[in-house]
Amino acid sequence: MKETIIALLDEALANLKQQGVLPADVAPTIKVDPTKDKAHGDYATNLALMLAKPAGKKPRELAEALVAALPESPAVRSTEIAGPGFINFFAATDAVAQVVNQVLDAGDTYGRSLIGAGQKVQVEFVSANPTGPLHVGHGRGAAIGDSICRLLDATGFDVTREFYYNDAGAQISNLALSVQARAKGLGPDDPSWPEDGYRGGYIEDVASSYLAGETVDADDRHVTAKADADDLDAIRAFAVAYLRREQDLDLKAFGVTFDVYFLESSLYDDGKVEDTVAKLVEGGHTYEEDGALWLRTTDFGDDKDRVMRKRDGGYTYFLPDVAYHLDKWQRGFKQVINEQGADHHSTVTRVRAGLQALETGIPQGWPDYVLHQMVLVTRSGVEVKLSKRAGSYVTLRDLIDEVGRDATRYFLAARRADSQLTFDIDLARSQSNDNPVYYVQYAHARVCSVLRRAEADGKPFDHALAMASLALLDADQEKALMNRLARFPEVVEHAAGNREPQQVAQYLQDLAADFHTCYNAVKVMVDDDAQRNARLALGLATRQVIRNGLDLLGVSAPEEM
RNA sequence: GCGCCCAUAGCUCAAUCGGAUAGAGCAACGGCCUUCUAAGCCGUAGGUUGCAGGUUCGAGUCCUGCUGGGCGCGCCA
Repeated sequence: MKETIIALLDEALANLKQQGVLPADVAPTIKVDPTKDKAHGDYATNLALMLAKPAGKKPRELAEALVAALPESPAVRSTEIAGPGFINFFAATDAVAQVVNQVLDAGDTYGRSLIGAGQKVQVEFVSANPTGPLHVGHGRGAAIGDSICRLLDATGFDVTREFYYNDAGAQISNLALSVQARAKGLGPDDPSWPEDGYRGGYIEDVASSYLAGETVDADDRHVTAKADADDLDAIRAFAVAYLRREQDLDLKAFGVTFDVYFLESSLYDDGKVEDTVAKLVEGGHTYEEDGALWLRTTDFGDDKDRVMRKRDGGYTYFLPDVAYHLDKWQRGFKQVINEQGADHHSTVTRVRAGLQALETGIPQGWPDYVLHQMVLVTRSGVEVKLSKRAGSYVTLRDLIDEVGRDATRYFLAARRADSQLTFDIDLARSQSNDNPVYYVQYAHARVCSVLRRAEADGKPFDHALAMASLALLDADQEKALMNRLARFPEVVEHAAGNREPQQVAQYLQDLAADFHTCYNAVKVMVDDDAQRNARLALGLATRQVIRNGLDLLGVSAPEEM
């Protein structure tokens, strides 16, 4: 429908240019939007407003000329000029109703597009180090990152999901020491407990599992415990695998998977860290001071220079980060999106500066970042900090166990990443109309229920009759619902382009509202076969779009509540 | 002090590339179940979009300056 109107306007423009009303060199991008107010018709364009200046005409005058130059079309019932010079389009009912046909025809692919043209894009998210269970912040990253991947996939990109972690640094040594201490029967309050050791109760689980000689299978590694409390290397390897497996289980319970697990240690093993240092030194962007090697990141927009190699000869985390991103670039990812917590935002400038200093033709703003703000969890209006198992924070597992996967994902993905999020456990687990995820799921279940009724009444859906009867869908509520269905592909495209999954959630709320309104206003199971089947078709189309939309958020679409 | 992010109804949040009278849900009030799931619908009320300027046909949206909040400012990650 929208495309039809754009095409009509395009012709009108050409006509006016030919008549000399418009200069031949104007080539505006024609913007047609669904209206917010149905008094303004179904679609509207601001074209006359945009062209008023180059044409040297008053907007309303130009709008009249445009309307006069508009070719006839069966899809458009009428047009009007309104406000400062908007042109409103009232669509013919059967033209609007064609969307039902389109949705049913496309099925699971309705809303998908080929905009990405198969371009490779990599999304790095979660990237938690294996030193403990995933917490709510990781959950937000997982929900947003995974949904972005689904959106990119739906818009035709070739998506690689990547998880980066450190399995060899100081944090991991600390982990190994903590497990070892537990294996030797020490507790966090013992005087000989390692300084800055991990105090959480899960360390004890790792230790007992190690001592029992268990085997753990994570997605990317398999280790059998040596059960020797003196072998720190064996403990380290086991602990990393153990916690990786825990994280995998958390992510699996959350419906999130990865294609690549990338180890920071591999950057050292493959000489990529050294290569990066060499390149930076060669480029003349480094200097030595106080026994350390510095990168002049201030040449590339950073507010102070950064140490690359410490006085003790080790590298700061910043260097492998640069090496890692160089590796991403060399793997051919022209588009990379890093989803991280905003508490790490200082790395953005730093990593980009490091990449610029390499002078390998990496664009200035590469890679993209999506940073999510902190998550505060409340129960009964009070902030929740303690967890039985971890002793220090709310784990993702706790949350999924308590409120369920669907509500957890929905809550974490339904708000803009850059707004601070309060996760209200009471609200998320309430099985009531307070809870937005149920509102959407209920709409889906309701359609299913009507279809079950149709079957039970011996009046199953007749596709051919329905398609021939779509013009009967002429109630205001039905038109509103169909116009909403027609917007879905655009919503997906926009949400993908802006990396904003919450737009899908918002759309689903609106769609569900339109459906519920329709459901209450228009009875589906009427005696008239044509009428009934047209309405069943609209229900089926709605169900399909809800399903497709929820899938983009990783939320299930239940057949009954 | 410096940098990044945020500020929209009592509460939680939307608002497509800058478009018309800023929208939902919750909470409040009044209606709707002998009819397909009332986890629903209809209606009422609720706003100087933090403040002050600027840009233009038009600003919640862009620019400048304030105020308030979050995060960061390590030879930690």
